Amino acid sequence: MPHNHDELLKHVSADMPSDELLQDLGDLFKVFGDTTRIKIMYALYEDEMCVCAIADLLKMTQSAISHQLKVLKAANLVASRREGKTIFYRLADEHVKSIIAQGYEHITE
Amino acid sequence: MPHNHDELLKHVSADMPSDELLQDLGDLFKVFGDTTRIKIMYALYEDEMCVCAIADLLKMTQSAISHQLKVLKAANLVASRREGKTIFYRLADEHVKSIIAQGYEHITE
DNA sequence: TTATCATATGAACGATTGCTCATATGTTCA
DNA sequence: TGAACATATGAGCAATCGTTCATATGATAA
Repeated sequence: MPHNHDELLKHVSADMPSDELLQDLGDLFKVFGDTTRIKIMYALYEDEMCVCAIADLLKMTQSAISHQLKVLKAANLVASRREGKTIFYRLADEHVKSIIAQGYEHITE
Repeated sequence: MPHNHDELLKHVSADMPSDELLQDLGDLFKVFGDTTRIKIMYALYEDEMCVCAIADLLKMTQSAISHQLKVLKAANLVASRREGKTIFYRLADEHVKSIIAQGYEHITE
């Protein structure tokens, strides 16, 4: 017969966050899980930038950048302000930097 | 004529990590970007567990869990040890906890 | 050895993702 | 108002991803 771990499961599942929260957590990290978006966040590390500057920097189309900025904004990772025709994006949150920093540490060890 | 941001780009690109590192960083977060894998890592938060216990806990097939553990192991996020027929997995690294904790903070604010 | 348990793995399939292309929206200036 | 610039968006497509199913590997005990 297969081995039993009811005791363990009872204990572990008590400490497990709700499915909804775990889903949100996965969705958040999914946003970090793309090189283009990582690059955008790094570009905004020090200062705000407009969309076309980011596109120039990453040598990608304005459309591609704009789509990704929308994803980042929906996850509350970037915020924006308008100045005339131009829209400037910036990091929304100190968490962005600390999440990236933790990931950086993990891979550079 | 389109506006110019050569100065900014020169400055920002100097501070940008290499493409290879940014790729690795994206790949790492991609691993965190799935609910099943997040659940597995949470399950291992306090103690090691065998594959079938994780499958029981998440009400998923042994195969699905095994595939995901392979992904986690390839990213050096979990480690394993064998004890007879059973293989126990554990978190490989304190970074796992801190990355998840940062993400948790971001969404619960 | 043979039977059983525990885990791993390869192929296949549906779902999701990121880009491109064309076009729309919004702002400024002449 | 019309032209040019800056950005946003919807549809479509190729590529990637996570699961299932069938089966393989590995370990233990009779």
